[in-house]
Amino acid sequence: MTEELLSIGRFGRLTGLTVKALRHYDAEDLLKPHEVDPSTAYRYYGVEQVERGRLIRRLRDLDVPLDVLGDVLAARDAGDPEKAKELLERHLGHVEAGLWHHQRVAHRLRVLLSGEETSMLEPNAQIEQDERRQVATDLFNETWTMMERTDRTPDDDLRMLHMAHASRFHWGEIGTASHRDKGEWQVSRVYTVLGRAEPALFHARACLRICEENDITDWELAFAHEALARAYMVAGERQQTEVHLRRARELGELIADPEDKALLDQDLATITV
Amino acid sequence: MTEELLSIGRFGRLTGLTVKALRHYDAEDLLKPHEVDPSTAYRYYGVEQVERGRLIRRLRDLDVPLDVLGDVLAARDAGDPEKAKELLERHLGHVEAGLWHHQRVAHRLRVLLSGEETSMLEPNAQIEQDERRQVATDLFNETWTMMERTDRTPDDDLRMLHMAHASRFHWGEIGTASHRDKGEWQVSRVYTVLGRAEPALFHARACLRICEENDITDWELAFAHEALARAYMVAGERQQTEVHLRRARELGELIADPEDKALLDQDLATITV
DNA sequence: TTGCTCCTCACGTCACGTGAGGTGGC
DNA sequence: TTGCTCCTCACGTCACGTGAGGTGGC
Repeated sequence: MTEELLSIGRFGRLTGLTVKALRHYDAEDLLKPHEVDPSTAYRYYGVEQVERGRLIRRLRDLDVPLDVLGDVLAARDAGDPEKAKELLERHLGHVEAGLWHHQRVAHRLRVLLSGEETSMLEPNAQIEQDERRQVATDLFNETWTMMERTDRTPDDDLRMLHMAHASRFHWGEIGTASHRDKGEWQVSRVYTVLGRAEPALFHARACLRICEENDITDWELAFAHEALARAYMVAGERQQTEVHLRRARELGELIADPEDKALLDQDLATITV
Repeated sequence: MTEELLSIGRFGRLTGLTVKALRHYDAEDLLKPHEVDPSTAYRYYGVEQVERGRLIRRLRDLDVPLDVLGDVLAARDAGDPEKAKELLERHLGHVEAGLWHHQRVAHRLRVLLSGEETSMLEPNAQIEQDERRQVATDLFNETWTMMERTDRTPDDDLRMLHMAHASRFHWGEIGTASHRDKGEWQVSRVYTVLGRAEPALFHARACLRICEENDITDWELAFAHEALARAYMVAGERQQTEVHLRRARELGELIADPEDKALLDQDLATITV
């Protein structure tokens, strides 16, 4: 068949993979050399393996984990590109979850550093807080953490759902209209993540109503429309999705704080009509 | 002073930290228990330590690594909140780099899955490619990888800079106007990352010129204005930043592909006037 | 007395990178 | 003959989680 054999170094240069990585893939049975010299243990690769090596590199550049990558290659070898696509789509889901997470963290860090909350960095600033507020906040954050996970079981889904409602409840007991608004928004978001259009819409509407009844405007109002757009997206109602997406964008233009605007934009960017 | 002591479990519940985490922080000298029973080795925490525990939890929720967290707490204890802020600002830089990275990866995955390039997942589809094109692409991707790193030395910066130019050069030799456009765009972006307004502006303008001369519109034109806005931001020219930001947004509305639009939105969201 | 809490190791995670110490090939 | 390439271990990474095996406290 092929007779030209490549040393590991040359093969690495041709594929863009490091020697260490190639040895690792050999050990993991992802990409075995065509031949191994029994006396020197030198690895030799065939030129026809370059294609596979480059594909591995491209997929690794896309942060595809090695086990998934192995499955993708196996599906490809078995002549089943649909299976391969499906695996990569699932991977995309993980990447998007990471994206969300980073967006949230970056936003909270910017808010923290913008000054209003820096007091917590000063010694002895934080005394005992209202316990209930703490509970509501903890549940809110924990709900977000769960939303970012991609390995939830049905039980986890159920727990997350109740947790979001619980956070909203506790905020309702002690918080302001703004807190209730944020709570409804999160509850709606949870339902969109779970693919349940009806309750997602219900709470998005509740979110909007709270804004209207309390003269809440600025970014909170924009996010109410974002929630509606997202809920309609899940419901498959393109027209309404576009209506609220547009409304959210318009309101976005009026947002005073650029950080808040950036967060809205990033969220809106994940809504596809 | 304080006499009420808390077991590790109670302390964990009050702070939202797990028992395992608390033992880890003890070992790492981040948060030592107030007292350890010498006979049972049971850890006991003081109520006044709850505040510190909660602060640690909040910062961990923001993905602050333990070593940085230790430095932040030390700065706080030393009554130097400015130092603490500075450390967190540096951390924000890392988070933003991760954010960029995920955005790119998600976008490339979506493009891959949208169908046009899925052929690579089919067996034997990819034959030997044009070597030069490969080089240009590799350099382009490698430049992005370097931009995402936050631990670059001055030598790395220099290498990254030349690499971006080299990618642009090779694409100029073989690619289309669209390739040259993307090349100029990346070169401009590199200069903004390095904080060098003059060349950033130069190449952003080159980017726009290439679009105009070749009747390139849609998302590529929008990105040319994004580059200009970013370059003006680095130059500190608010007026011009806003002008091109607005122009990029207008053009964004006309983008056909929602994926491209989302990528633009995410990029624009990181430009602050 | 029964659980429940707490303890200390030891190992696993993910994809390699970094040596150390040694040998083959042009 | 000199570098350069290649080899195989062994260890480190990051922040804990997961047992195993055992003991203290209400």
